[in-house]
Amino acid sequence: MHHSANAIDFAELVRTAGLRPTRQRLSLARQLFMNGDRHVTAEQLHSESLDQDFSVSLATVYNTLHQFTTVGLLRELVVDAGRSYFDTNTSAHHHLYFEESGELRDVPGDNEAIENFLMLPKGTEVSRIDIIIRVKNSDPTA
Amino acid sequence: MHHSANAIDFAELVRTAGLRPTRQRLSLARQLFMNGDRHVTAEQLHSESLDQDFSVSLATVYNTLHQFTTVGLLRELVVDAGRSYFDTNTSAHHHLYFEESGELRDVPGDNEAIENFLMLPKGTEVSRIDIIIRVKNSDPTA
DNA sequence: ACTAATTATTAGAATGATTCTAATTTAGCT
DNA sequence: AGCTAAATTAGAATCATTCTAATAATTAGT
Repeated sequence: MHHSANAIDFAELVRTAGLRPTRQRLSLARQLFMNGDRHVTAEQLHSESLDQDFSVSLATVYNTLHQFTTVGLLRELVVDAGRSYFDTNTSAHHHLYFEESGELRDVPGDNEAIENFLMLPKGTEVSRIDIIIRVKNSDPTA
Repeated sequence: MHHSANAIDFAELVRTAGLRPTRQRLSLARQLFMNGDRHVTAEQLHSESLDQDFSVSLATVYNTLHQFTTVGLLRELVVDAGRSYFDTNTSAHHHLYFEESGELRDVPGDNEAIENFLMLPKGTEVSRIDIIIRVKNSDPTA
């Protein structure tokens, strides 16, 4: 079932990012980008790797997540003080954070226009806009 | 020059929040609310206190910031993974974060309407919306 | 005021995420 | 194969924050 044909060439992906396609980076890239959008923490990705009998050090997971972020393959999100999430969807979009479950999800639909309503001081060069909508409870499965 | 007449009654403020007006809380409240809007970290507030020869423990600074946040006197903001800022302006507004200097500033003007453009899933009960615009360099004194 | 009961403050230890360090291994080239 | 630069690693170090359990201050009742 997972011998899908939509082969992403991870070696190519990593090399294009200017990084050597090492065993660790390839494996992490596969985990991150194989199955659509994800929001992961370093710890999550690390333990997921170990579960799949692929041993990587936590330091390498951090290094790789930051490198991928720097080259634009990932986007870093700060939700709580204390931990970072990495989002495989790097396009302009916003986030819904379920405070109780800790789940992070994209806001569906086209919300890019929001940014046009912001009245910013002249001369500001925006590097990134983060919109996080914190949701009390609600049904995260809905 | 600091014998100003716009006396905020800090004891009253703290008591109204359901907290005992202790020496520490009064002093911290004064620092926070005496001179208009502020964005501070716990460490900042702590060292500022010590500079003014008012000794408080860091634990108390944290306790107080969280208590004030809980009762709605402050709003907590997460900008980097790693540290929290506390904003004395609790009304709906957004933030400009100067990545290089680490300065945090309110977005001027009326930007409340932005929230109306968000298309949220039905049934979501929003507890808070944080919009943080990260600015590359620009002149933070402008 | 005095006392008791509750609530705050404190120093320092503990935690948890992240980063650093210095040593070892691997990738890419000739 | 052999060389060099880059990557990985385990574990130590760091930093903000929270916890702990002991001491001190505040309040309410008398």
